[in-house]
Amino acid sequence: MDHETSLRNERKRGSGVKVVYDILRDEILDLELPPGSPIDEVQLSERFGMSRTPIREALVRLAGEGLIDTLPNRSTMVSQIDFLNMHSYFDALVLMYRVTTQLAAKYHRPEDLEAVRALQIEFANAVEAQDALAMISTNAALHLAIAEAGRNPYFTSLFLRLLNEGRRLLRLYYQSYNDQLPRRFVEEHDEIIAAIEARNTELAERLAREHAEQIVSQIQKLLMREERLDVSL
Amino acid sequence: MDHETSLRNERKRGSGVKVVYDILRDEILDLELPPGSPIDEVQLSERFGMSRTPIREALVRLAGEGLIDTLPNRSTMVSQIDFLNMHSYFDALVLMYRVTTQLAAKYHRPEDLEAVRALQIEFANAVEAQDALAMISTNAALHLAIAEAGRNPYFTSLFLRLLNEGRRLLRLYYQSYNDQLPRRFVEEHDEIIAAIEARNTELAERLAREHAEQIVSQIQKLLMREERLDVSL
DNA sequence: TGTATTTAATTTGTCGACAAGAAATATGCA
DNA sequence: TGCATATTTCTTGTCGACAAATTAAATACA
Repeated sequence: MDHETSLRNERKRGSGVKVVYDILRDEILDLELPPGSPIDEVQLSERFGMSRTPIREALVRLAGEGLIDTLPNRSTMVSQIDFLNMHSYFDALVLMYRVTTQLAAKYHRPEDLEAVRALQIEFANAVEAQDALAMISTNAALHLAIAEAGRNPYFTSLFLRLLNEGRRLLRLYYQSYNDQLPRRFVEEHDEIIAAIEARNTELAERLAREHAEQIVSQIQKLLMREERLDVSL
Repeated sequence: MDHETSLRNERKRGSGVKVVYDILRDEILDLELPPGSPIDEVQLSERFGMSRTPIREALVRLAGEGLIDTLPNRSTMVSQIDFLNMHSYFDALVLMYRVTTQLAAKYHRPEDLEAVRALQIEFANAVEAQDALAMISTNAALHLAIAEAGRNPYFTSLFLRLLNEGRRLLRLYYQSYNDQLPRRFVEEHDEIIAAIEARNTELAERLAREHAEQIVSQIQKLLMREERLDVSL
C-alpha cells in the first residue's frame, strides 16, 4: 500500500479535496501529467483511497482555473498549452510583472521584504546548483511574494494563474537553462528588490518590465527553435 | 409547483449544475441574495428539485469566483463586499478598462464592433428609460464585448470578475443615478467606440482611462456619502 | 440563578449504487 | 468485404443514505 492510500483511514474530514487538488495541480504544472492526459475519476478514487465525490470536487476547482478541460458526459483531460495565442499570455504576464512590482514598491511593509529576500536566496541557490525545476518554482514564488506585498488581490490572483501557466511552459524547455543567463536573473532580482525597498515606484516598474521582457524573449527564442524543429520533421 | 421544480423531470443530464450556478450567480450579483446570506444546501436542493450533489458543484464554482465563502464543516454564505480595500478594486478596474480598450483598438474585427454597437444602443435605451438595473448590466456587457474584441482571455476573465463585483456594488447605490451623468456616459461610449474603430490605440486607451476614472470617482462619492451616514448613526 | 456538562438537532462531507450518455465492439445485411 | 445498425462496455452525472462536526437545547450541579 502506498503512502497516499495509507492515509485513507487517518484522514480528517474535509481535508480530502485539498489533498487531491494540491497533488493534481502540482502534477499538472510539473508536466508529470502532460497536456492531453486523460483524467479518470474512478482511477483517481482508487489511487487516493476515497470515493469519487471529493475527487470530483477537486476536478471542478481545477477546471475553474483552466488546468483541465471537461467535455460533458465524456472524458476530462489536462488542458493544452495554447501556443497559438501565446502573445496574449506574454502581454498579460509583462503587465502583471510591472503593476505588481510597482505596487509592492508603494505598499510593502518590512516583513514582506523578509519573505522576498528569503525566496531570493533560495532562487540564487537553485541557480548555483543549476536545478532548473527549483529555479522555475522559486522564481514564481519570489514574484508572487512581491505581488502580495503590493496588496492587490485582483492582480495577485491573475498573476498567480499566469505564473502557474508559465511554470508549465518553462518546464517544457528547462534543459536550455544552462550558462550565464540565470545569474543575470539573480542580479535583476536584487535590483528590483532594492528599488522596492527604496519605494522608488518608477524604477521598480521599469526594472520589472525589463526583467519580464527578458524572460519573455528568452521563452520566445525557445518556442521559435521548437517550431523550426516541428517544421523540419 | 413553481417553474424551477417543474423542470425536475425534463432536465437534461448535466444541465443541472449550470442552471443552479447561473441563477444563484445572478441572484448574488443583483443583491437578491445580499452579502452574508446563508446558503443552505438542502434548502436549495428542495428549491431546484435535485439532489445535493449538483448543488454542491455549483457552490464550489461560485466559491472559486469569490462570490460565496465556505467555512469548513460550517455554514457557507454570500461573500461580503470588501469596502476596506476598495482602492485595490478601483486600481484593477481602471487598468483593465484601459488595457482591454487599447487591445480592442488594436485587434478588433468588424463583427466585434457590431456586437458592441448593439449593446451601446441597449445602454442608451436604458439610460433614456432611467432603468438603473438595465444600465448597470448593459454597461458591463458593453465593456465586456469591447474586452472580447481585444482577444486576451487573461484580461477578459479578470475584467469579467471586476465588472461582476461592480455590478453588486452599483446595485447598492442605483438610486442615485438620476440626472445628467448617465447621458455623459453614453457620449463617452460613443467616443471610445469611434477610437476603437479608427484603430487609434492611444486615444482609445486615454478615453477608457478617463471614462473609468469618471465611474470610479462617482462610486467613491457615493461611498463617501454612505460612510458619513454610517458615522452619523 | 448561573454555569458547566450532556444530549439532541442541524448541516456538511463522504460513500456506494444506479442510470444516462457516449465510445467501442459486435452483429446483420447488401 | 463494406457499411449500417444493434449491443456491450465504459465513464460520467445524479441520487439517497449515513457519519462526522458543529451548534443549539437541555439537564445537572453549585
